[in-house]
Amino acid sequence: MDKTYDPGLIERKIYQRWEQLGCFAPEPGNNAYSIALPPPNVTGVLHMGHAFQDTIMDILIRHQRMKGNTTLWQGGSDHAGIATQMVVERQLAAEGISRHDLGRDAFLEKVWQWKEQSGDRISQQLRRLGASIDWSRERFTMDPALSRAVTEVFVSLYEEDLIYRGKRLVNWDPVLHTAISDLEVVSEEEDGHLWHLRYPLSDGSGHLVVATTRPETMLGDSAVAVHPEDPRYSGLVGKTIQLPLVGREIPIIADDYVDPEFGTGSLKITPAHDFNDYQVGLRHQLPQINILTPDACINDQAPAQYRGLDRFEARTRIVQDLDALGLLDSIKPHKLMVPRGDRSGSVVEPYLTDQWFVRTEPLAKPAIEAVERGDIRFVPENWQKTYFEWMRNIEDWCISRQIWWGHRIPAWYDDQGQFYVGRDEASVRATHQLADDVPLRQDEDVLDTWFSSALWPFSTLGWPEKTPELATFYPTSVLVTGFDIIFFWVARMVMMGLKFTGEVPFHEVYIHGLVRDHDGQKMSKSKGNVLDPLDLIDGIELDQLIAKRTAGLMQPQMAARIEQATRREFPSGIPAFGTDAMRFTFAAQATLGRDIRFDIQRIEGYRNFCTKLWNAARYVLMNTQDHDCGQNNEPVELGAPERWIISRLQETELAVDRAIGEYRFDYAASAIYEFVWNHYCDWMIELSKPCLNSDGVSMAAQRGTRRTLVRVLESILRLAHPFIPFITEEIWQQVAPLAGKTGQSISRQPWPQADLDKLDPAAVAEVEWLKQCISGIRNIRGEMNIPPGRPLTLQVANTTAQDRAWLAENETQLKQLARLDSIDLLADGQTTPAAAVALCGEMKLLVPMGGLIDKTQELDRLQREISKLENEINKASRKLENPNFVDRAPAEVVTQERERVVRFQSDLGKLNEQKTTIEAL
RNA sequence: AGGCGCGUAGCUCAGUGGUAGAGCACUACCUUGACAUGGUAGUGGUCGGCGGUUCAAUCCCGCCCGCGCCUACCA
Repeated sequence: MDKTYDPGLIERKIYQRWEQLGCFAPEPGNNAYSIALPPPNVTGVLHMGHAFQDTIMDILIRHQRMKGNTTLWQGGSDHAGIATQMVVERQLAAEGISRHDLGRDAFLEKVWQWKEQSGDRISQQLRRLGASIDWSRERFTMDPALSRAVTEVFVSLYEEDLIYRGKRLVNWDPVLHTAISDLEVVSEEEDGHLWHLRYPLSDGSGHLVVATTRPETMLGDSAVAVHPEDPRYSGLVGKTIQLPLVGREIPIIADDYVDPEFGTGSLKITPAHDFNDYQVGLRHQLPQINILTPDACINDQAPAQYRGLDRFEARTRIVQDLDALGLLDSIKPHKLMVPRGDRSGSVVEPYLTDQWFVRTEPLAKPAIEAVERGDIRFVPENWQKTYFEWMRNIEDWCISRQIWWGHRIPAWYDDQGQFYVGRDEASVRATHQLADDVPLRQDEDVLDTWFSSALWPFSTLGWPEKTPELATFYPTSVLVTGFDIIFFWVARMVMMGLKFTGEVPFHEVYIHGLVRDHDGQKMSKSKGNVLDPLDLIDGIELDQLIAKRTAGLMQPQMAARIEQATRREFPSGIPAFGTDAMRFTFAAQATLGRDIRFDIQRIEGYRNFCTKLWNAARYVLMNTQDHDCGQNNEPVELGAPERWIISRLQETELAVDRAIGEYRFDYAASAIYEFVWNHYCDWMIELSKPCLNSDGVSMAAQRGTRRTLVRVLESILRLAHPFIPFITEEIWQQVAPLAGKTGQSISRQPWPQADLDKLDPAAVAEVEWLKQCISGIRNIRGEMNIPPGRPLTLQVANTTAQDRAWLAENETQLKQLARLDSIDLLADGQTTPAAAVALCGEMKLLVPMGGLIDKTQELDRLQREISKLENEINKASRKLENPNFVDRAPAEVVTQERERVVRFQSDLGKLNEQKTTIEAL
């Protein structure tokens, strides 16, 4: 092995080999386990959220695969209707071409070309993460088979009256010229104004003042509403208003939707341009007057002077004109929620159009029940509240989009505007007995991308065909996703899965937190605080990082600030940490919280952990290659350290397995970290040195040590493989033969199973005793500033038979690890010299002061220990003096407390004795 | 407005009705043959505040303070 661990050198070649060997395809096994990858957007690039989420899925998948289950990680991507269309349109725009210049078919041709060239970028990036996706089964939502599933679902839902077409108010994106669903609208508070307008009564008896944040919509007003019980307006209901600028006569109506407390208590009603007014309009049979074009310009329904004006320009003009007429009462600053399209960023208009909708309520009911029944379990459980909250207040889902890229709606229109829904034109003609010469044209619109994504868990497995894959892998085992798309996706998959397969799409939903930057801020391009997972893996120079973060900003003036912040946070760029270090960091940070603050120091720590593992492996190989390690079952003798580390390994295996089962990847990561660093490296390797380097140790004992070093290391590699797949594979290739293992890849090796028979309390007690002795002596050395290299003489007093046996057994280890030149056993009653003392049970470990140790320093140290003990004794005694505690606390707690006092007092006595001796010097 | 969550060491975060933990940072010493991306030892916390329940509260309950997120509407 190379002297230094260099992840860049090993990772790519290992992944290629895994793929060549077909390590990720499901193999026959005990049980089926499957995960459907939440399909990344085909235009997407890998971000920290993906990296985190995919690490978790890969841990689960590799764990199950090693357990010998038939394991499938189904991958692929979605076609991202609007996003992809925008990408290609932007490319065309650079050539001065619009999609309309090309026409629909030629444009779609271009989109497919783009997809072939650039659409697999994210799949390539996923490989860098080590994601063990079965690429041979990669799917795309626009694949013919998946498109067929979409058609099938659409037609079935339509036939059951769960899809309908109608003129409804929808969220309209005037830049993209399409409807979008509620979930694609992002509302944020912005500064605006509240205009108070005077609306004259038709009978000339005065006016009503209405308040509005959008004065331009007055062109479409069809009533003014007041609260039915509002005494200020009781006489006015039934009268009419002469609508200014327009001249239309509109009624004053009473509706309890109006809040009398707000504004003036009278409200203009614009049914075609406001969701609430729309409802009011329906209740009162008001006309719906659409005054906007699809571009959100004023249309021909409005008076001539406003036609063609942009909505915001119209607003200014209308306010001016009203003011000129003396009808502007006041303007007040006002904060309001402004809805914007999540793709275009433009202000969304409520807009009256013909659209297709899914009737969600009948689908939501079984989806709610599935979670109530426990057929689907959320982890952490609390997220089911969010799910219920949304499902119980669900609105119909607008699924049509006025774009070209996507699944075209399978509906055909004749010249009379009558439409027919069917699987294709031929079947429509057949079903409805339409002759071949009746002209039919297909609906121009396509479906919301999420419509096809909602089918993902079963469409990728071949549905509607009854494939063996579907039978084996559906329902999938778990869905791993962020809480931000519970509504978008989780809820819709459950509805569709239940409806079309009769089964839930997954049994568990693991909801993870969102990766944020070091300050807890959401990572975003506009803030300039994004980290690219590949930059953490490969490293990046500061200048390049700044260039990346400041390129193509929507607000170029932010560049300077972003550069400054980047220079502050990464003064020398980002070093290459490698994939494994990043994955281990994600695992360690995968707690149940909602935010994951990504800290560069954390990944640095785990890179060091990988280095530690690397170096430990080098030590083991140096001491075992070309040595007898008992591969052929030659007789071995296992000492306490060997039996101790094997015992600890079983505990660790149990802990890691349980933690993964509970989705506590943080626990699993720390169990591995602790075992490798604090047990294996700090003690096992150190304790092996005296055995392997001393003369006079039996062959069987040395063989036992070597065999243990190798076998435990090999187990560590398998245990850690799901978390850090590359480094474990690289090392395993060398270590496996020494451990008598064969196989092409660690990824197909059996998962380490704890063997409870190998738990060894006696060995644990002995080694813990040994560690306590060594630590006690090291503590004296450290506190007394005795150079580490200086050998010490140790005297041991007050020993039990057990102590003496263990002293004899571990003399070499003790001497070497504590750097002792001799150990003198003092007989009972023999006077102890002035010495620094450490306690190990009843036994006293004494380092004679002779010239080495400063009297006051040692007295200080003793006093600190004594104070600590006295403090504990006080606390515990006070408890025990309280009759309520003794009577009412559980007996074992009381006993424990008594034992603590006894132990502390014994220690205290010894320390005080020592103090007296030293003071007397 | 409703819902959810958070506040524990300098930082990032675990945690439990009964002795407060980890990593990083910090201090001192150390280039000993796996590893200075390291070793050894050490410093550091009225667990946001106030009450309540309890023999016992960082943990359970209530209120308050501070912070965050989500959903839905106020023209």
